[in-house]
Amino acid sequence: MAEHDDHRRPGRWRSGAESKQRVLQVARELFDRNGYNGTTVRAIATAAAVDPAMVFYFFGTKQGLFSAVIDMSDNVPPAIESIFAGGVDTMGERIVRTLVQNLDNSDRPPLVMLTRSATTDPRSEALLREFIDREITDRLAALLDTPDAALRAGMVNVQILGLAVARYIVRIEPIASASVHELATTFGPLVQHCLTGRTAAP
Amino acid sequence: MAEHDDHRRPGRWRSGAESKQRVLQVARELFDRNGYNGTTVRAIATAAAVDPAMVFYFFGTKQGLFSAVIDMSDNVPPAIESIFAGGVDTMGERIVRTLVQNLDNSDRPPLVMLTRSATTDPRSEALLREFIDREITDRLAALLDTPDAALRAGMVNVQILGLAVARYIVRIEPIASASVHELATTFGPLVQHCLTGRTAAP
DNA sequence: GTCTATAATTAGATAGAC
DNA sequence: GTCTATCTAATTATAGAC
Repeated sequence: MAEHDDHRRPGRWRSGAESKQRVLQVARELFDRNGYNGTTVRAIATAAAVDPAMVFYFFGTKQGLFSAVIDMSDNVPPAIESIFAGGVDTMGERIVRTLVQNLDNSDRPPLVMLTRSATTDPRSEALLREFIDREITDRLAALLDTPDAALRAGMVNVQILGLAVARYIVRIEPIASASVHELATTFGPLVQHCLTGRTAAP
Repeated sequence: MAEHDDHRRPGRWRSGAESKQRVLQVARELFDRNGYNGTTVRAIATAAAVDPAMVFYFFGTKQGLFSAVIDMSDNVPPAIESIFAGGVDTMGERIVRTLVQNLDNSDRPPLVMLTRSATTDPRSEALLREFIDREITDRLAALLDTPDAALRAGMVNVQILGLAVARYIVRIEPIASASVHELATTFGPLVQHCLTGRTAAP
């Protein structure tokens, strides 16, 4: 027949790359809803209309799939950079606004997923801890050159984690339903105080 | 022999009630460390030096055991009461100190346990949300009679959850290794500011 | 009350045909 | 790349002896 070679359309997936994307998308949703241990490869495969064996073919192991799902390589950096872009004096509100805006708008934020999974999966816990240490604690500590910089960074981390858990995981009111503006005006100064305010002397 | 009837000592368990208590205690610890899905009945039984079948004999199902473990009807109230015992002006530090002290003595970690399980078990999530609403938000809002009382209570909840997650779940430094005193002096004023400080007007 | 034995189910992972 | 079939291991849970 004449169409024996028309399947080589450039720019279009010729093979299972499409299935792979479907698996990734479904996995993200299920991991987010049920955590790492609460999600089975089989459930992912079924929901993605793919054979379970394909998942292992694509990602090797369940952990490999999770890593691929959680990989926020080109998602978070811009947000982080925009936080560090301005001066320290207005950073408090910028942190809160950027954080909440990003988590509100993407419907399965890696940070929330990681936090969810960190409670049941040790690997996720380590992953989250390393991410926070590298992207927030270390950079903040470098920026503030006070002796208590590490403690101040820790206080900021508590604000970030508390906000994420309260708004997106446990969904406590009125934090869960507050607008970005409300959160920015209430928590902004609080975070700013963690960064540059006066702290108790030892 | 003469001791054929001395096993009927009043005031002492004559039977498996002791094992049952041991199972409960161990289960509390493991559920706390690994969450609901991450904890197996076998692991609990082994750690409690009891046969796995006994666990089912005592509690029927795994969920039954979990419910028995997280039933903190007469567990938390003393701590909560001691927080509300003093005046509002020193409540910030009292919240932090009581919280951290109680969670550090990991004998009774209901908040951390619930927070862990809340991510994978819907029942736990609802339980945690209701507990926080009832024991903290509502009582705080009643105590402060300002128009923004609910928001202030929410801010306090963020501090509590952030502190719990950072110190006990993700174990971020320097929060995880800080002493009770350090946390009380750094977060106490912060929480106090949430309670009685000046907030941004809408 | 306690244990052995085991049923019933489910998980992650692999081999190999097509 | 995709699927069938299967292995291995671990899980919750039950039946029944002692």
